[in-house]
Amino acid sequence: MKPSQASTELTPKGMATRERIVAAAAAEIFERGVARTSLDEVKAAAGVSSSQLYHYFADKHALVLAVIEHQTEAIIAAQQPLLGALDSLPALRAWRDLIVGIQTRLDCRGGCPIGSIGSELAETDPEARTFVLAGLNRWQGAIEQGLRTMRDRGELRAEADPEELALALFAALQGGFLLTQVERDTRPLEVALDAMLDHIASMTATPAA
Amino acid sequence: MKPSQASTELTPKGMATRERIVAAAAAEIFERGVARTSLDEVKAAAGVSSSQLYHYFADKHALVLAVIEHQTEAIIAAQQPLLGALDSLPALRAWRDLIVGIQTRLDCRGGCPIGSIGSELAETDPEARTFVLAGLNRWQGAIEQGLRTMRDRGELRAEADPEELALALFAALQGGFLLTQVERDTRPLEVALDAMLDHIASMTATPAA
DNA sequence: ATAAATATGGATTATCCAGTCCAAAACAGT
DNA sequence: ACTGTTTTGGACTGGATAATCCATATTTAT
Repeated sequence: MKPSQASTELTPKGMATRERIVAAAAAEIFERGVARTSLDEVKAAAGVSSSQLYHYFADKHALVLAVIEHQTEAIIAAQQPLLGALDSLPALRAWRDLIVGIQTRLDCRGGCPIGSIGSELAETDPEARTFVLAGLNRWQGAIEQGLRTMRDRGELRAEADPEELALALFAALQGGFLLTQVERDTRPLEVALDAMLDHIASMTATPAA
Repeated sequence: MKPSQASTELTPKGMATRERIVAAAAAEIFERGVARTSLDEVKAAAGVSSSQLYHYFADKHALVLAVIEHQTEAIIAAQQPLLGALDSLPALRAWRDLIVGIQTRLDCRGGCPIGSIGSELAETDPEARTFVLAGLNRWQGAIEQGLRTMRDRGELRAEADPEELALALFAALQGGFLLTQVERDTRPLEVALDAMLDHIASMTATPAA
């Protein structure tokens, strides 16, 4: 009766249908944005009817929230196992290459799957803003965790603040996504990440450069 | 007869009306995005009728292009005279403070006036993407110009690439805008810019740090 | 097997909104 | 003043689309 809940009161079949809807909506939103994604398109892509869509989601807004969560999980999963152990300069460089590779494969399209949604909805949908923030924080937190490990190990100087460095690196990532999307070239992403990684490298105990 | 042209064949009165429409649309788009901005709202805010709007713009798309140009000019103008002479570390730091101050005054709302539009339209409106790219490049070019002057003066080491540094700094700026908008806190913008400025400072001939 | 809950089909509605149309008014040049 | 151009008013249309509704099928539990 309460369709907004995610897991309970759903048979396996129902859960599968729900997932199909979310996945279809996520794909559509990724390449067209929230406002330009019509529920008719989502229904067609997922192969469901109106009543199914509204059985699992109260309205478009609720579906968008589910999409944000879905994309957050997808991002975290796509970057494992690297993202779980960003605790050395080589690991950070490898992670950089992974992200650049993904964007290359996407032809620089779409930008950040949740950042784009955040940008579109931040001023008009407070709840969506909160969900995007939670997703971004999980991502950023993984980076911070790695840097913290580096510092605890003595690879980063004691004065280096893992939280600040992670935030700065993450901002460079997001800006790189945007510029890469608008320019249709991965270079902004590469240059931004490299610059921030160099900055982090300069704070290592035994500077490589 | 050709309403897409900007300046010619318009009486002063006509130009004023056109500007009123663009300004109203720009304000609305800044805080709601393109798709969520209805032309009815624009008409009401500008105090014009349908025939006026369509007299000066072929369609919504054409109006959006004019808004992108308008916002580009506004950004450049708002950052003068600092933006025109970013040729020293103190100047760069002052510029950082100016931008952070602007976002503070805006309560962290809206993000980058053209970057947000780019994010929303990059995949669905190629022409808008091009216009946004042109605007971003003008902005980024001003930064690059300052860094180039620094290098020519010997304040930056010869190996430092002004174009790369400007691109990296600009990406940090855009990412900072986005995170600041989603978090409703200027800290991401501050941290991202400071980190990139520190990185630039580390490439000066006589390192201050 | 039967009843209750869950899942699905698809037509329908009510609203919003981009864009059109037919004028009329204001203005410019002569 | 006269004529053509520019500017303006505002009703109207066609289409898209989020959301509703009622009926039917399928599954689950006892």
